[in-house]
Amino acid sequence: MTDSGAKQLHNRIASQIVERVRAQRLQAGEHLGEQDLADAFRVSRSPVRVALKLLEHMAVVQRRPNQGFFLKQGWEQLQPQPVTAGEQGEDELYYRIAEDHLSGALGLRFTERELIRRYGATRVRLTRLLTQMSDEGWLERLPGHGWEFQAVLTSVKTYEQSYRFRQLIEPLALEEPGYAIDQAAFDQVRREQQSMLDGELLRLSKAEVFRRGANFHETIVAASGNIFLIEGVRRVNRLRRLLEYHVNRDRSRLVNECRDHIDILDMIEAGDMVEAARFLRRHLSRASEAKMDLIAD
Amino acid sequence: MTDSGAKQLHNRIASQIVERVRAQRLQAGEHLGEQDLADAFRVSRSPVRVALKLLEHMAVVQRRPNQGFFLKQGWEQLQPQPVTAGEQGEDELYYRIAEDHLSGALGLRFTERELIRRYGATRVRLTRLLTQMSDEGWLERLPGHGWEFQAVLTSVKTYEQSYRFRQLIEPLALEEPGYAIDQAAFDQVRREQQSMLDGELLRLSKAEVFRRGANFHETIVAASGNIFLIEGVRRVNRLRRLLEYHVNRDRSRLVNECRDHIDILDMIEAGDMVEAARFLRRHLSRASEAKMDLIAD
DNA sequence: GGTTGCATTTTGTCAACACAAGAGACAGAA
DNA sequence: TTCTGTCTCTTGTGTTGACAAAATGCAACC
Repeated sequence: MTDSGAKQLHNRIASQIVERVRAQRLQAGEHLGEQDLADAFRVSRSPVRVALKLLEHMAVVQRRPNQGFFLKQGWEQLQPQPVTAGEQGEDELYYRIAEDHLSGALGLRFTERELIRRYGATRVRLTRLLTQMSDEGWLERLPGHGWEFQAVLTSVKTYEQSYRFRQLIEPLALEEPGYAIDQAAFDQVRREQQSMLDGELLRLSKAEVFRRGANFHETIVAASGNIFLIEGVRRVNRLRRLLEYHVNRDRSRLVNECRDHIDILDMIEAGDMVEAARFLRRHLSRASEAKMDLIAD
Repeated sequence: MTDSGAKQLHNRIASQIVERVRAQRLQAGEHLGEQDLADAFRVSRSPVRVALKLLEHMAVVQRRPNQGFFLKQGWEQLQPQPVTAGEQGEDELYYRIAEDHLSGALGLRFTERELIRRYGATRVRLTRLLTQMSDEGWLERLPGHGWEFQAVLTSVKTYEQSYRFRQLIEPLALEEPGYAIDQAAFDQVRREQQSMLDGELLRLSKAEVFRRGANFHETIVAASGNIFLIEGVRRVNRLRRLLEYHVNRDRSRLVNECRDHIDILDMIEAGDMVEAARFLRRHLSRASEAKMDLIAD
């Protein structure tokens, strides 16, 4: 199965090159060294070379014989690239399987063969996905043949617990000694939240709204520097994304959440961690109650 | 590659049958229904049947034509089975790879092919292991070919963070509302710890000592009922097992740890959760300091 | 009716091969 | 030198067929 594009390595690299040019604010005419790029993206020169040829075709770079590629357009003329980089490693099929389980289309037990037939996926890809899912705890390999969904995804209890967990963990992260802000990341998060307040909220897809919310929480926890705290929050969010996929949230409530988020950013950047932690606790508990109402329907 | 035994499904089932007979205290002469067992172990009748034939060979059960298998020995005459059940799903190769990385035998970057050649492992098995490892965060798939170890396993920082994480999480778990003891599990843990105090400590393998320690912590957290807390602790312990594999601990210190553990069990069972949480914090902080000294060498 | 005994179907793993594509080596131009 | 251009070697994935073993269906028996 030849993938449409996003999954081809050189396509991803091409996007990354553009992104890099923008990040480094490179002017038209500057030289793009193959080995430089290869090192930056941790690949060999081969895929970089293909990517550059691609960009030449798009008139972004120009080739000079025996001198390599040079920027034809300055960084300001380049389109920001869609977030393929963040999406990287996430498989669409992952969500499709979860979806089909939640909607009842996929029974409690199933065999790999069944999935291969149903989704037309290949064995290796499935093996990877399934082990990942079982590692995340919502799928289990049976001793003999087949797999079985755990009750995790469907039970309200899990949902409550996920909020409880965040309520315990996240404020603690804020109060960790050595808490150090990554200003660039914080600025990015602030922009994302503010733009939603400014009306973009209604235009964005459910998935994007969720991503931004999760990103906020992951970023403020990440500043604690403790990899286990970060991983814990990430893990919960991945599961939460599946759980909330079917819940249609009241968008006006979301406005309040965004305000909370920005307030919390303010407190953290002002260095008032105790207050930020307290506020975060309240924020999470309010959010939790709101969601429980929705699920109770 | 025909495995020696532990990995064959029917062998595992045979062990599980014995375990079940002991757990249910079945007398000699009792009937063992195939479907019953199959349901209990979530497999079909086929492997159960093979397992029973195996047990017949070992004179544990007796077959009566057209009536199935009957216990020949009462539960008290049966040997407790080695913990193949707990070991289930863990791959020896997993630890071997970690070991080889820590000892420097395996470079920072490597290809799957390299591992196949080096360990004589099969592709599927490796794929599963590698995705698991990358899920656990200490290995990363490169965009092109190959894999790369993260700095997680080697850095002292990770080690500190793992203790910090436990110090935050575990006491909180004890104070969760709805904390409910699984008495059987607690009794088991208590036996494990007490027997080490009674001198068994010197005879046990490093791996078993670690397992018991980890089991203690996971069990008391498990009683909180929150799956995210439990998973968090489990995850840290898996990593910690790798990190501590190379540290030779002072066994006399371990005696103190065992005493602490038993004290904590006492407090919890007495319902004094606040005191238990406080003591647990101190316990973890002491243990952390002790280990840091060792690593500093 | 429910269970065993047996036969049949299905599944998952492994080995082998083909192929696209990434990694690495080397000569030659700047 | 240092980097490009080109070439070869290696890697990873997809596919197929074989085989052991797990799942399943059915007749026979208690």
